[in-house]
Amino acid sequence: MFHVGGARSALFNWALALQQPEGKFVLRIEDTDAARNRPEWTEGILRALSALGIDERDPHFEGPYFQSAYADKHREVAEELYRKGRAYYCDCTREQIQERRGNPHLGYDGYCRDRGLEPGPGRALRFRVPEGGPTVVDDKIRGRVEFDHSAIEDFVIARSDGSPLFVLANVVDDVEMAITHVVRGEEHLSNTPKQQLLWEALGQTPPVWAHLPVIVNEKRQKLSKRRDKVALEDYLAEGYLPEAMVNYLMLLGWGPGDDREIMPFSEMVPLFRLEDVNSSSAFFDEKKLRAFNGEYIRALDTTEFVERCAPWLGSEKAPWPAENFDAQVFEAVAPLAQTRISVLSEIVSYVDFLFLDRPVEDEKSWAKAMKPGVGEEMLTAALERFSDPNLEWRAEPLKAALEEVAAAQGLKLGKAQAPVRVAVTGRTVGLPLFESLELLGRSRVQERLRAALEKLKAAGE
RNA sequence: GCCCCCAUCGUCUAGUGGCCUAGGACGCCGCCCUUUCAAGGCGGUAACGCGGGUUCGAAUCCCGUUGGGGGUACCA
Repeated sequence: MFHVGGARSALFNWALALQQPEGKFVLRIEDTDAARNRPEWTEGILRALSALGIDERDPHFEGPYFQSAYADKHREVAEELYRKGRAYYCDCTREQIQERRGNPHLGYDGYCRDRGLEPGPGRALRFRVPEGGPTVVDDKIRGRVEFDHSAIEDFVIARSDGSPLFVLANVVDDVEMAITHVVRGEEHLSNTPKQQLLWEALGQTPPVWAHLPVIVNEKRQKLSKRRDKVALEDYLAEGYLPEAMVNYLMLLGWGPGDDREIMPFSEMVPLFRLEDVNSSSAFFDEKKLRAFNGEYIRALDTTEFVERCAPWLGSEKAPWPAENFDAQVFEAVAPLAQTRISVLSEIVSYVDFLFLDRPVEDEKSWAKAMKPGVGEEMLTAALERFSDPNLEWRAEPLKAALEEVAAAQGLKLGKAQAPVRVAVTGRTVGLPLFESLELLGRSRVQERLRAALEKLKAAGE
């Protein structure tokens, strides 16, 4: 599962990397907590990134790296910090700390800071936060953020089993990989002074920091997979075009500076600046995403549109038997469908009547269109008129024919077409009727009109 | 509890001391087009949370407050 929030962060990083010829987007899997990582998940990440246009074969891409592979270096650095007196061993247990502090919110109190404990079993390594301060984090998005040292406890950098924690491992890897910019979610902002102190303790210049606003749900809470639809894959599976999603995500917290919204990623890249990213959280609005997606669908050329619909037309997902599907028929209606759907998965309900033996029977549509008496009269008259062997089976003559029938009933075409549409397609909503009739063919239309009439008669008894 | 961040129409945003009693888009409402539904065209509705201050002048700077979010683990 690839979170849309991560997708947004990745895109911002990718835009930055593309701005320089030597710019690199570094993918590092931070897997020091083995229980939370699986190799298959990496493949999923790469696939999702690829869907966004972040291709691991691109020269601007580096990785994937696995943090666990650099464990020796992490330990080495931990030892170095200890030797230099920048870290010390601590044997406090969580329970002891809480007991001393009398409040679970209050963290470590510095108890072991000057006890001079030697390394040994059951002892974690803590970073010795320097006196003085404050530590100033210059964030590209938020500006200058100060953290008083009194609020930064001597934090653990290596567990009692010797394995280093993220807070240290991340810094060591960033130093080794010569990372210049750290662009990540704002949940890391509070960790940043700790990491900056580590950078400095290692004698290195910290990177450019940029903490992106969180993406929130309608309650303005951070998007969470437990309560929200967060998986990029789910959106793509539903028929959101990757390029629409990319466009939409890029504008969550950033804008090009003018009023344009629909624009390709390639045009955004030269305009993108971290300084222009908003610091406030942004709501992931699926309605607006749909509107973007609709724009992108309509902008496809017909051939491309047909190709993009293919996954929904195949035998696995489609409600009709495979042998019923006629690619030529679909191509004929594709342009008509293209302006009517906002998400590719919707294509099925617009064209299913063409490939099913029997149209679906949408109850609401039937109730709406088949008014007592009128529906039956219309269908009877239409069936009769459509049975005329001299009637040319093309949209234009069919329209004219139905107009005649309507006029004879004292109706406008708008009212008259509803019963016919529902009889033939199963729904009140759909593609232009006469083109549909043309493609279905005379005998199938007649058959469906008859079936609908029978259904109405049966219901009337 | 403590620490940190954030606050322009319902939503995403433009705005960075005067051109803004605030622009665009989505949504919503209406009209046109019209074979349904769409698409398209035109119009409408709708915001600077609140209170101080600085200034000739503040959405824009400062302070407070209210509300929202993140962090607070020998998680990442």
